Amino acid sequence: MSSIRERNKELILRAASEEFAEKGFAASKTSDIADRAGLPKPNVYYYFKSKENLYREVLDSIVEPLLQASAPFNQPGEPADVLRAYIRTKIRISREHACASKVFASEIMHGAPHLPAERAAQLNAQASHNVACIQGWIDQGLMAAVDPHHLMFSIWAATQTYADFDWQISTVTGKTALDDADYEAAAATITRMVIKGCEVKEANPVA
Amino acid sequence: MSSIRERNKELILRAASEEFAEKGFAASKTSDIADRAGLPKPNVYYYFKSKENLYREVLDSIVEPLLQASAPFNQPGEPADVLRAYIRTKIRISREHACASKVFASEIMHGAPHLPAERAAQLNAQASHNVACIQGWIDQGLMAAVDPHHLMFSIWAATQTYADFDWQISTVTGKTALDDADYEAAAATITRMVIKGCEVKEANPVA
DNA sequence: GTCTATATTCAGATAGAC
DNA sequence: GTCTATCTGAATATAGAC
Repeated sequence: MSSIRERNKELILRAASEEFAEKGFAASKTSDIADRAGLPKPNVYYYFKSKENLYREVLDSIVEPLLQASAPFNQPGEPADVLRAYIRTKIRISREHACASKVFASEIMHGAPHLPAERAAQLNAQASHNVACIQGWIDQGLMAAVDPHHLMFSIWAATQTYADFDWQISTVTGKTALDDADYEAAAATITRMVIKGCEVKEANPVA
Repeated sequence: MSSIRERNKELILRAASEEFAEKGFAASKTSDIADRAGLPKPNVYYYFKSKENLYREVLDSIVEPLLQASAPFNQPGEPADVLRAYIRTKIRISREHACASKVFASEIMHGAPHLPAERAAQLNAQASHNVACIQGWIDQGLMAAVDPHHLMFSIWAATQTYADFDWQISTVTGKTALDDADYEAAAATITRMVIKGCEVKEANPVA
């Protein structure tokens, strides 16, 4: 039975996500990760072989969710519905996977030195697809002729900022943590700017 | 004469900005900073006393520009003009101070452990002022009733993303560096989403 | 499978010659 | 003011007892 093994690996992974998110890769100590997981330090090496290996597993844990966030772009749908769903999903990910999300952001910010080329290629291919999709809508006259790359960069930035810069968000709003209503308001604000700002046509006008 | 001193300090500061931006504080080595500056390592300690001190100076070099970016909010003006100027200035800063900007982002992302409380307070006060300003416009019916905090978070995120996540931007666009036209397109896209998306009234409709 | 005690590496910092 | 040579501490990683 490997239930102890699985349980311990899970404990360490969770602790590592939190530690790497708070301090960054280089500033994190494996001893602190072990302490946080409530396990002795050698266990970290026993299960993950090295600090860098452990980091890569944390990093990898966010790639799949990030790719799945683009699901709305992979099935036919109204532009407005696709964009709304995309924004909501991105915000949900930045909330549910806050730590891994931050680790990913830090990794990208420093040039993605640990992100496997294959992973980078997958994410890039999906991004290109999304851009092409938006360009298609523009060509069909379904939305204003904005630059699809910059639109996507803005959506990424605005949705990820809640995980990446939570300290700033907390400081400015004066809240220690955002609640459901706050995330709802964030999604509504971003959605509004995208839909109205880019004049995305609605088949069944609601808003 | 201290011209040598000033020159060396400047060389080290520039090298440190680049190094910290690329690798982050913990992963940066003072020996690499010295090499990049073309000076021997002890000079770094001679002029800056410690690695952390040097880091703080780099961090501090971006705070003043960031505060000045809010200048449009500190003088009376049409909401649309203020927002347009603000977005352009934020983008300009993220371009002109790309390294320090990234160092600042990384610092904030990890909970601002090195940012002096006084600096944090200054930035926070300015942010609160901007939010109040936007709320005032909403109350006067000059723009739609969006959440001013979330609007500001989106503007921050969208404008800073060009410095912070330049690797991603380069990878997705396939360009090694963005040119004037790219930054112009970025500013136009973000401005459009803010002005149109939030239905900001124009005294002299142009767009 | 668990953990103490230790080896090894490496980077921050400095003493002291020039 | 400049830089070689070195100290020191800390963190990754492991050997080996239990």
